[in-house]
Amino acid sequence: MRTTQLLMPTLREEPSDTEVISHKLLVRAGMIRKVAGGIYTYLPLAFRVLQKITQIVREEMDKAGGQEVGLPIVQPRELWDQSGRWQLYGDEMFRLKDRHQRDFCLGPTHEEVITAIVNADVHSYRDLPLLLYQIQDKFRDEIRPRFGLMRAREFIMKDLYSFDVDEDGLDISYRKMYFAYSAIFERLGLDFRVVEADSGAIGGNVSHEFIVLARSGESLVVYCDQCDYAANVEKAEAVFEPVETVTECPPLETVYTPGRKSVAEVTEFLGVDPARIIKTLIYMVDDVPHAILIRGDRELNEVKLKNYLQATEMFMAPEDMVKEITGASIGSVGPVGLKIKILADLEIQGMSDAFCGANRDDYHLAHVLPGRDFVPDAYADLRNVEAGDSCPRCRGELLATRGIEVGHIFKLGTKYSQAMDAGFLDEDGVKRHFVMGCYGIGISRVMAAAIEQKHDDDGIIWPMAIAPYQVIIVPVNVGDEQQVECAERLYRELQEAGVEVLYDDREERAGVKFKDADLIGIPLRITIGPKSLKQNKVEIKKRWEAESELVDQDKIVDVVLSLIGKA
RNA sequence: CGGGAUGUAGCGCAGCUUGGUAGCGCGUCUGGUUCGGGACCAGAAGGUCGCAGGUUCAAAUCCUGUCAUCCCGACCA
Repeated sequence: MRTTQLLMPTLREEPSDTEVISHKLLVRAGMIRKVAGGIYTYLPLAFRVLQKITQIVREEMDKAGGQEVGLPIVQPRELWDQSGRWQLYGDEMFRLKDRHQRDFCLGPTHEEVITAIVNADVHSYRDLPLLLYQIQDKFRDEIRPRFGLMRAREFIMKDLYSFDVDEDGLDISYRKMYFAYSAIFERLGLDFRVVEADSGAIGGNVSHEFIVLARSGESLVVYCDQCDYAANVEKAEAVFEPVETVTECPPLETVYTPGRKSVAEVTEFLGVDPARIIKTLIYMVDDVPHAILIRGDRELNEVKLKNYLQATEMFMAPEDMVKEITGASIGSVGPVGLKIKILADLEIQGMSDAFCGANRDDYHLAHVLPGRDFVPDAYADLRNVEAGDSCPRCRGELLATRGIEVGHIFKLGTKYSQAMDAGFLDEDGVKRHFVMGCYGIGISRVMAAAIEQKHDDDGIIWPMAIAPYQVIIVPVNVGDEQQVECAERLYRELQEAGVEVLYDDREERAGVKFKDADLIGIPLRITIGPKSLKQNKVEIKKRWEAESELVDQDKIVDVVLSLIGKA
């Protein structure tokens, strides 16, 4: 491709309305343009990257026994009523009506359609297992679309659904996908980690996330330095290591703490360690107030709390509600004498001679002993794991890192097949429900994640496997016939050798072309200039290295082929 | 949905406090000189100042409403 013919509107200046680096660079590199909030046009360079990612995903899905299908984006309400999710999905589902006022939605996911299809046309255990996938646009009316393609409302996703006769079958399908996903991210050339995950609203019990490591990532994951345990902090189990029980704890005492509310203020005022504070949070859980206790230096994990209580709706009580329930302001609340449900993190049971709010403004209690001064209704693992904690598997040390969730695999079981009464006849002629799994990869998010992970001050550094073009040829001066002649010849030879090559034939100064080449992140750059040309050589520069090297003109094709792994 | 900010030429911005017929840089077009990391000179095109009301002799500027975008909080591939 010649750059004079390519729609590649690069920008010198940073767009003002972008925050994250991938968004900035996608816009600056002339790859995407915004059409509306969270909705983007993919320009040619971006489209090629997406095609490459798609192709790798497709190949690995096919290799694992998947069959590609096309599913509708616009879906009728009836389908979603069958699973009950027309009600449950909430505002994130983009709903619309047709001319007859019938309800439809833009598919945020495709469990319902696929289950209906399979139920209609698959009747026997002989037809199972079945792995069906699609790579298409999905639409979620995000509360707040942000970060460009990282959290768009319209996005490209691959999802595969597995249908098996039983749990053993599901295990096999799940494992296939686990390995296929690992192969995909390996091929994409990205640093990633597989972590145990919370399965959230989609349901099911076993779930893994594929995380592309990047400092800017929204997901926090922990992993063990000794074994292969790795988990999203939402899911990561906290290990409770009991300390020897303290038998001596002086009786309760009320202390005056004027105006001290936060843990930081109270500990500073009293001169004690935050780990000796019992932090009390009031939550409304399905309209029932709960007091949640957690050590002062820890963070509550709302996902764990929600799962433990099997809550559907849950939120932190606002100031006035807290006052009504406890008689005190936020920051002066404590479990002693509290008449509502009390749920305590595991660590609370190991505490003694602790401090907590007195349920009276400006006062705290000292010498608090759980079990003596109050008895929680239950102890549970409710806190966020932190770097330095013990590994729940092997007691090694947990390390933390940030990343971007690009893939998520779930065992669904019979959640949807039961709801929609979708099943097959087994060997004995008995009707049974499909045992399902679902496996997603955010294709457009992968593109953004790759940039988040691989860029420098000059622009994108595409991994070879997903670069829009593998090589860019830059003649320093298109006014020089020799250079043009050489560039044209190499352009032809590389194309004939099957290399994806971009030829910058614009009448621009060298600096402009170098800047653009770096910005759009082409892995290899061949520079044709007067100095090297005199020696019958050209320069080749790897985007990820600072120095370039001289190569004989008649060897350049072989050198390129070996660098892109084709030789 | 709550809190904050911003809408002026394709992009980045100034002008608004103190109303008076819209400006800068980059990009674009023409001609010329240049040519190895975002050149220089000369000329040119391009804007109903987000939209709708209002105040005023006069509104980008003041007032009201509205829409959009971005950031921070509750959701997720």
